[in-house]
Amino acid sequence: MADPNDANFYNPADLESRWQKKWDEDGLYHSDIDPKRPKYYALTMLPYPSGDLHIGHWYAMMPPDARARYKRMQGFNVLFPMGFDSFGLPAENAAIKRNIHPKTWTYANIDKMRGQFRSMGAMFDWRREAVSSDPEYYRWTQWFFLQFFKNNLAYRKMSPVDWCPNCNTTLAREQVWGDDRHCERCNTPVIKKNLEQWFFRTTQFADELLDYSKIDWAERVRVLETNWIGRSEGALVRFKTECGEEVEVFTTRPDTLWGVSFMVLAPENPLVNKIATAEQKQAVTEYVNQALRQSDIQREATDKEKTGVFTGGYAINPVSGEKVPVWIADYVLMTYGTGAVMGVPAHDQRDFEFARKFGLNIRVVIQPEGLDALDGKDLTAAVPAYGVMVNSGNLTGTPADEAKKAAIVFVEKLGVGKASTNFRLRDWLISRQRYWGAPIPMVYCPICGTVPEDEANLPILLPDDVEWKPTGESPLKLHPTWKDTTCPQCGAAAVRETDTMDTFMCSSWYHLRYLSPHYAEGPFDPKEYAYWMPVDIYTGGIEHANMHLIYTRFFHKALHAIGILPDTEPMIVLRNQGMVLGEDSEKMSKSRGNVVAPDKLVAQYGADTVRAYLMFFARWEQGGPWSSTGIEGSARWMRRVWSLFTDPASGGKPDPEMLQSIRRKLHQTLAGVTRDFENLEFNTIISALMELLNELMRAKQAGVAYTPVWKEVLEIYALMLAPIAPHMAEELWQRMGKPYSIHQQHWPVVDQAAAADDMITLIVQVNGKLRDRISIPVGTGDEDARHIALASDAVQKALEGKQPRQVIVVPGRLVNIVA
RNA sequence: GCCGGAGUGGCGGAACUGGCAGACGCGCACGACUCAAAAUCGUGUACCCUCGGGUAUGUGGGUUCAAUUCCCACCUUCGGCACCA
Repeated sequence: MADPNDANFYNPADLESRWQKKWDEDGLYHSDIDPKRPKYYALTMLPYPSGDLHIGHWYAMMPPDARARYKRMQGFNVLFPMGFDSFGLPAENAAIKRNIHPKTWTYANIDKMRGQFRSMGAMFDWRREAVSSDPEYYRWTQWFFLQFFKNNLAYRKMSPVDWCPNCNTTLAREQVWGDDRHCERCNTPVIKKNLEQWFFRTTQFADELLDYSKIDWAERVRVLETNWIGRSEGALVRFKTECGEEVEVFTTRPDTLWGVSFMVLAPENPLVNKIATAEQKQAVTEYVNQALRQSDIQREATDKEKTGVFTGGYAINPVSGEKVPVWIADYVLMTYGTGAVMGVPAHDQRDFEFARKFGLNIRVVIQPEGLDALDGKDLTAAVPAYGVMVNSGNLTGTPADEAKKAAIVFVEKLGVGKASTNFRLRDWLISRQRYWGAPIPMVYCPICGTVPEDEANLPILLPDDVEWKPTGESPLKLHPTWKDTTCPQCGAAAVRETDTMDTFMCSSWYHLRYLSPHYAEGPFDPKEYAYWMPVDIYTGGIEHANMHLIYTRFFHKALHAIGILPDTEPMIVLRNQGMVLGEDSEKMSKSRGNVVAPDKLVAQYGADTVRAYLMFFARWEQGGPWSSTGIEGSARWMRRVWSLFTDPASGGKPDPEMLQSIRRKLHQTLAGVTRDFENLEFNTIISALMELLNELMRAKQAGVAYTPVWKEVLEIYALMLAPIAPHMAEELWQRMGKPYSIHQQHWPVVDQAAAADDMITLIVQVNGKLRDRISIPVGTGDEDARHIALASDAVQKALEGKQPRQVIVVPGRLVNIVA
């Protein structure tokens, strides 16, 4: 039986490469505008061209490929493109290590990966490939930058920014991770530097980014992003100081305003110098210097004891007229709110610790319901709960549910404050001091100042001849001539911006470039946009929740505001796959030695088996550990499917009841597989097909194979297999004498009548415990079911002569007898 | 500390709307085929048991005729945020 020369032997290596070649030649997976068919844009996150596809890429791409194929069979005109996010640091690091040009390294990797992609049997339309480091691509990345600049959505400012000392570049706030504040790429803890950098006004769209009402995005992503954006509602309140300067604070608890017993400024706050008195100046300066020397990690450690210094100055509480001391302390951050807070020690734990440490007054102004009357002197911790206002002037007695609003109305009436909303989200820092990225198309002119490059001059090409050793300065700055240019406005000698753009800029709009990757009149062809956009389903890793996924939505919202895009959302549905772990249930890594290499698996089992196993082994959105014995099960299934179609069947008399039951199982399975494909529940698709196969294998030995039903069975089985194992399905389809290609066939339609059960198993319980199962016809009435159940011997025995007190009948399912 | 997810056999995992817990697969055991092995096929496989049954979905409560599913508290674990006013 296992003779490789036998035409009936399953030989994936042979048939997979054969069909891949044919599909390629025939352009089977080309997607072109077709107004007669509904479109479906299925998008999977594009990879960085590291040079090797790992099993994680397969997991991210193959189940979505199967679903895209299924959608196509359903009659949709499906666009399922692929490309490369090919700018970025690893190319430079490889160049430094091996002395290869980053461009050479990148494009060699892309070539290799295209070949690997082909071996997957995916339906990518390669004519639509987009490569972000191609000048015809980054020309438009630069063009988008200019649109942002011209519409005041890009700006340059000097500020303390996160710097990765290993990558030698600044990072966006989103790229700094964890409690040690490390670089997302290389895990090195970042440091702060004061630098002039380019930013995008992402914060301007914070509220819009929080609105998910028009899109169906995975809940966990929405939660992560909502936390990240960090909206809080409150009020801005201005306090006058004795020196004449005003200090504005943001508070979420305006109801506690009468409890202010001090104020605190961030050490970096420019007001510090003005408010500090001569006697305190030295102490203040010392504290500020010490705070600036500390790293963020030291400074922001929450378990650290509070420190601070009195400025000598006083502020006036605008609601009570009371004089309160102004302090500086490093627990107040310059980067959030106004860089100053009002100290309400009775109702804020941080303020409480500060007040206790420095002997400041603690006054209770909120009395939560159900607690004994509070007294500041006795408190051991702050009481943040809401409650009735006390000791609060004419607002005393205001109940909890009105207190906040009433306080805001009050400060508005006094003209010292207003309602306000604050976000944790920061503007997106996009400058990078590295070579392998799109140059920022700006020019610094001694006469005109900061000037955007002419759109006609795009792309501003990256020079090939650079020294890319990392110095902390952009390699473009060190190039002898590249930065020299003339001012686009006045023609004077000027210099270019030498930083390049964050690669997240490139990936914020690649889904638009796929529409028309060689279009020269704009970033995308509007005709293609009108037909294909928005993306119907977007899939990828969840690690991008607070980076790429926020940025790409920002792009759409900003470009919509400018009038370039008609939509405010790029992707309607978002789903995220889990991670394939090593066999030891740990994250795969070279150092652990638990890495699974897909190329080897394809050589050993064929792509179809790898695809099937990736769909089967875990819930796709959850992921799980790889199993090298587990994949044997999928390989076995493939071989059994093969033999179902190709091995001779035994004869015999077909039993009509069996034929009916086979058709029922077939159409029930089809209904389940269809539903599961819609819901991306890939693992149960495979198990349903395995279950059906098991039944078919038995039927085949019972004479069913020589009936018309068997033809229907094989046809539908092959069609259901087509999205999962495209090569084998095509081969079997051909051997059945069906017209090429199976991938152009329509998804089979469920025969509801055939799928309907005629008998059901009635579950009979006594006091909730299973006592009997009785087969009864579908449609048996509740009364009949009740009688049948009560007549059961097992029930009578379990009742032990007791009378049923209650009988619950769930139609078509179950009878529960309570005695 | 705050926010969110997850805890089901030896293992990966099923269970659509509160209604048969453990589908499907791996592993294991036994059997068939074989000189033998591999492959393949078949049978069995949660736990306990006095063979009547009994107990089981992280733990403890609750709601219900009925809970893996709903509610409350807790434990473990994973992820995110964290002196964000």
